[in-house]
Amino acid sequence: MNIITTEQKIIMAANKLFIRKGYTATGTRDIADEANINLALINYYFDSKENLFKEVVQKELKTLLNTVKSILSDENITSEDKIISITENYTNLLLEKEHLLIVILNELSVNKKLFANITQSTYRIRKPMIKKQFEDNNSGISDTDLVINMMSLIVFPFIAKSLIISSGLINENEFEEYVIRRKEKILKWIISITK
Amino acid sequence: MNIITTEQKIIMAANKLFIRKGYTATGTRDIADEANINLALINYYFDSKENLFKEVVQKELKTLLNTVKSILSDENITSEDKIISITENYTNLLLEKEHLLIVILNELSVNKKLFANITQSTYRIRKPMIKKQFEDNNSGISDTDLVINMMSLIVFPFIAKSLIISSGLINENEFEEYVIRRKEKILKWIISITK
DNA sequence: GTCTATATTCCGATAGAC
DNA sequence: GTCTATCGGAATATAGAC
Repeated sequence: MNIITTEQKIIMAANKLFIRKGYTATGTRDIADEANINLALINYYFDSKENLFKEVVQKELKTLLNTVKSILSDENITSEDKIISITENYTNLLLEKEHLLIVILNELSVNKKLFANITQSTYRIRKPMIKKQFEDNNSGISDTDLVINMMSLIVFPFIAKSLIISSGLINENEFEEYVIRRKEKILKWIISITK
Repeated sequence: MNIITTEQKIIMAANKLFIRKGYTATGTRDIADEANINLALINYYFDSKENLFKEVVQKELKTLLNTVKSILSDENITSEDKIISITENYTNLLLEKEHLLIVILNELSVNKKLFANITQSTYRIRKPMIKKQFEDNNSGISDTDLVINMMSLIVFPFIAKSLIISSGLINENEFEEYVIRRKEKILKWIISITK
């Protein structure tokens, strides 16, 4: 049996719309329509639109950060494979949910109070654990720089997609191919700045 | 004499609030209060909130893109100096206007119709013109990759500031120092991935 | 739990006096 | 050009019947 509860319907619809249009631009009526449920049920289950948004974002944010966290802290994976794995994970995720990161980051920077409870120690990356596995151990780069640079190179094209396209650097229909081909290049680039 | 017209007051207030909170979260009453003018004057001078937003963003976007464009296309600057100059410009700009890019990018991805007239050919970067000035001319990297990577490394920490801080990679009060020290590193990194 | 109907607030925009 | 007052609609949220 495959029963989807009303609560789940709301979460799924809210997730889709919040990620596509952001918090303020998404109305409770939009969510109710998308979920095919009665408007009043949103408040019945989640008390408020703000609370619903928190639940949605909290879950997505957890996934995003735990992906990096778990891969980085696994001592049985080589540094190269860590880079490959994270690149693969994020590229695929953002190809599916293009607006996910930009909406979350925007809401985080613009509406900080919404996230007072969300940004907790749960998400802390205690020790990046990546550089030390490289053969050339005493490279000039720090773990922090390494992680930030890797994430920059992976994530930026998605965040700036609209500008990249309108500036003529990449055509809209070539974008997907570009970020896919980019995956192997990123590994190469990261390795070269580490040496 | 230093007369600030009502029109200018509105533009300044709108710029500040739109960039800080985004389009939908900023109300016309907020703008009127911030500008210390009467609510009705916004429509008197700018017809609509949407039109006011367009004027504000169009100007900021032009600055952002023309900065890269003009530096890249100047044949009298070496590639290294181009990187230094763009890094310097963007880091300083984003230190002043932290939310500028994230708000524009979010609105671009979420509210595309607002930008139908804004993203024109004015912003096209016809030819990046950067790699060819490097000594090692036949490196594996394309001009497009080079520009995108440079912008990634410069801009990402600002866009993802909230996440970087809450993940514990950098402390909030160390952030400014970090991005300033990062400027020299970026040049080094870009050069190393180009060779 | 789910519905209809409505309360309440907020927003962008405008009419009309000065 | 600037003001007050208000329109018309959309938004979140809730009361109360079923």
